Amino acid sequence: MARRAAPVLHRDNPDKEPLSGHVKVTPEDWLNVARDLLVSEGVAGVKVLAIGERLGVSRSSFYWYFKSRKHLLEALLDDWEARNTAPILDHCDLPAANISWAVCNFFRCFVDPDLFDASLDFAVREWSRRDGKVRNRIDAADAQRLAAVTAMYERHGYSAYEAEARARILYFMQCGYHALEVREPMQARTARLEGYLLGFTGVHPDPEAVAAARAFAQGKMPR
Amino acid sequence: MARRAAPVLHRDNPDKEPLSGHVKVTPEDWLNVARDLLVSEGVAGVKVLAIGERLGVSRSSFYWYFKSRKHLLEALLDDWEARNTAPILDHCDLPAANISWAVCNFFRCFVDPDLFDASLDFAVREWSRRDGKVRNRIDAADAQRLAAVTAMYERHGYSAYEAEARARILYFMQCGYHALEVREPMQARTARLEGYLLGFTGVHPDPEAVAAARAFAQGKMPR
DNA sequence: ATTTCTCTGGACAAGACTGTCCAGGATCGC
DNA sequence: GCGATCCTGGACAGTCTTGTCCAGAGAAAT
Repeated sequence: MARRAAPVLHRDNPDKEPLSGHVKVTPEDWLNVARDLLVSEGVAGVKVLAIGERLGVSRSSFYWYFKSRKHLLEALLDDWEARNTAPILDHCDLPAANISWAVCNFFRCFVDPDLFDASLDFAVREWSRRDGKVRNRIDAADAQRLAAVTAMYERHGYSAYEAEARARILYFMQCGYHALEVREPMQARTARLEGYLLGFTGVHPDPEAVAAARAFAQGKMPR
Repeated sequence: MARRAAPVLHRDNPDKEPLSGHVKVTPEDWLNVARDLLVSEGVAGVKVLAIGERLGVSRSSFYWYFKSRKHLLEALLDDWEARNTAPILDHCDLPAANISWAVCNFFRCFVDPDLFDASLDFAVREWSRRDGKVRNRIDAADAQRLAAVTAMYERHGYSAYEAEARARILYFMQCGYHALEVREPMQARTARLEGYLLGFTGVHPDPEAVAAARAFAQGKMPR
């Protein structure tokens, strides 16, 4: 009896469009729902049955696309890394007239959900507490991001020592904000940036920081 | 057949010493191990069987002390609230010569695990993402803590607006630090405080901030 | 010593989840 | 059309979990 080949992660023809006119799912469908569940329920909530139900598909169909739940989780981790690493590094490298605008650039990542999925980031962070491999990967990501912010401060004239301290304040504060899942309207959030910039640039009142923060809060983007 | 009364949360004589010379557990034992598991494994890891095994006791014994797993979780939440709320508020209210020392006082909570159990705090925070009731309680705790830090800045001469901004920077940064579970020796941690204080007080170099941070890093306590 | 109360262990039922096996419908290449 | 291949549904086994029931050991009360 000719049995099928061992299940693979992706179909043999991944570039092909989904087969027309019939209810079928793709590995991406499984992955997307899995990501949703990871964010909303935690890694323990990423259950094969739950995903299948939401897709309207039998549970056993899953094992055609993924070898096991463990392989799905690995794919999920790769997916996260591909999404949430680059945007922060890119925005730190953006040219800016002064440090206040540079900080605004950094903030922009965390304000725009298309640029950086904070919920996903924290779901992975939570997951990392229970899995050493995940922990290592997110540690590497944090190190990269901190290095990028530090370099940003250094480009604007801060010493290595002070650049690192301010980078940590900035990045940790932003992570803390998301860790606490502060619930406030976007307007309140951007309005607070002025205060933050004052806190960061320190010399109060700093006309440059005030101008940058007010403009940013009104939707103007740097440069 | 005379059956026992319905299981209660605590024994009828809670003030009495544990029965001598015999292996018995107390509700506190169950609670302590449950707290450990909450921190290390997350709320999903708080399993009756796992706790019982670590106590060297049968699983069914649990149901003598607690009505159900749900009741254990409620007790766990009360326990957290009793531990981690007061210390921060107290340390924010401590008298300090200047704002730098006041910030040092605040940092002291987060440096000393006896004063504030950050791991427990974040375990509860993670738990709150999946449970609305937990979420409400931790939101209230965050609001109280932020208000205390804000009041601290105001007592040292900052305007209400700037006090709130700096309080948020300070508290969020600290939470972010713990959310990322930065792994570094205590020495490196306190040594960085100087940089942080510079960042917070802003006017650089600020002799007061430098003096406070250096003294604090060397183990000297405020006042 | 006897009774009563407190607490534990073992057996049981029920439900949730993972992973396997296989029949067979749907679709594609020819 | 027709065979080969892709994909799904249903049944099954095995494991882990919570919660119940009850016999009975051990300490305390009398």
